Amino acid sequence: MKTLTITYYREMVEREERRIPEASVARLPLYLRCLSTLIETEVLTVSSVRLAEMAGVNAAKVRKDLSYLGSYGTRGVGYDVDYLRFQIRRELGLTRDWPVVVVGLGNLGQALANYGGFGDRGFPVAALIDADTTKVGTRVHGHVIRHIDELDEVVEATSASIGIIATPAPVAQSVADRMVDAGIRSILNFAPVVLAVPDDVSIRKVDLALELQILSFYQERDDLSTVAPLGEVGG
Amino acid sequence: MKTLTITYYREMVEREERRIPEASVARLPLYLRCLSTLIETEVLTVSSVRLAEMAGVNAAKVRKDLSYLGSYGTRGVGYDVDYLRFQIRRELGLTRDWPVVVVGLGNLGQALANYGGFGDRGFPVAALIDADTTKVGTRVHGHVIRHIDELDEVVEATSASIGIIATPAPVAQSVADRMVDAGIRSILNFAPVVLAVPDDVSIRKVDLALELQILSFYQERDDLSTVAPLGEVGG
DNA sequence: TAGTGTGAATTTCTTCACAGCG
DNA sequence: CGCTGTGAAGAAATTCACACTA
Repeated sequence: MKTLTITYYREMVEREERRIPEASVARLPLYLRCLSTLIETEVLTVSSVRLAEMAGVNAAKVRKDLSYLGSYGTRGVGYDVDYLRFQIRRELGLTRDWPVVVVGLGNLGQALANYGGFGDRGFPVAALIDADTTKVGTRVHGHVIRHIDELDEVVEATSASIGIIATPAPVAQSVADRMVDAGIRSILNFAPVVLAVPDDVSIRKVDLALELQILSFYQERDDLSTVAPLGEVGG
Repeated sequence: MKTLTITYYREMVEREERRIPEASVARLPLYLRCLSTLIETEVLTVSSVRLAEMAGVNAAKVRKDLSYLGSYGTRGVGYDVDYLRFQIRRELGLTRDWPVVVVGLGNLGQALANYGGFGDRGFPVAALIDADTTKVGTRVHGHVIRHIDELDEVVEATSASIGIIATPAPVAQSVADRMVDAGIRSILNFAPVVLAVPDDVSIRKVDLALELQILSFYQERDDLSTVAPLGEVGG
């Protein structure tokens, strides 16, 4: 009884009224990109059907997703591109910058550091970090590589809240642990390992081999049905 | 009437009986990696609970996922690590190699080409391709960079069926079109654009900015609830 | 007895379909 | 009239819970 009451109360308090489903959150950045494209082409207004085409999804999904943000469309017209873009940016927390710390400057880490696309989009590289003392002190894309033991100070000094792990797999967990200790609350993990972190830390992973293996599954399946074709069923 | 009959027939023929849900397919590579880890540590048998811990998912989910492959576990014991690994590899089509063509050798493309992890896991780099004539002819990780106009011959000669797009966004769609024309059926896209391809071509995308923006959403949300804390509800 | 395999319940996500508004 | 916003239906994914068995 008591538990039920408490649970219900918490649900109300923790703005459960405005909780955006995870699947929708994951699509907001996609819409955002489409809106930016529209702005470049000086389109002022967009319908859910058009936006859906651009994003490669269903129009009903677009409307449902956007409805979680509020009623920002105009019936009979569509959405004001500029205004909608602002609202999505606000919802995603993109009205401020989120400095990023990159740990691990092998091939991938260096590529990430050199890739300008982050800074533009509100994720400036705050620091580069490696454990290899021969790399520490050298520069990549204008940033001096710092040693992993300096992680705490670096995070503190730069107010970084997002960490990118681009290390070899065997050290990724220990890097994650250090990041969490240093106060990082969001991690983007490129190492092919499952990281264990506290509940209040968000993790997203990018795993290239995993993606290729998924492609392999569907490719193989299609190959098999092509080699032994079904022919016309209704023939 | 006729339509219903045909539909039902096709469902039976196209091994609809054994269709593995997309969400499960996407987790198989994860289990595979865990099994490989277990093999390295010479563990012979694993329970769904243990595997779930390693993969960071629910144990019931592991059992359900694996049950789609068949009944490869032993009640009261668990799964034979080696055998299960083989079955997953077979299901994913990993008993053969899938040569990969990388198009676009900027920072990211070069990092991918230099990353050894692909070849090991059954995805050898078959060819590197770029449009920049100053790059064509140079070598990256032992491979000579070929020109995009040679894509058809290269795909034919190497039997590549998977293409990786690591080009700037503006040319990604035209590269995808060329890949499809050349016979590529699976594409891993790193460019931040939504690609349009025929239904029989599989696409997976990796979008760094998008991942960071998703992290930003949850970070912001948590920041807000920390700044204005709720306090103990049951207090 | 420990742990799989799986129907059934539950939750989450997607899509439909249409009332209602500009 | 055209298009949004949204209940309701439907589909997919997850989780529960337990019969069953090596």
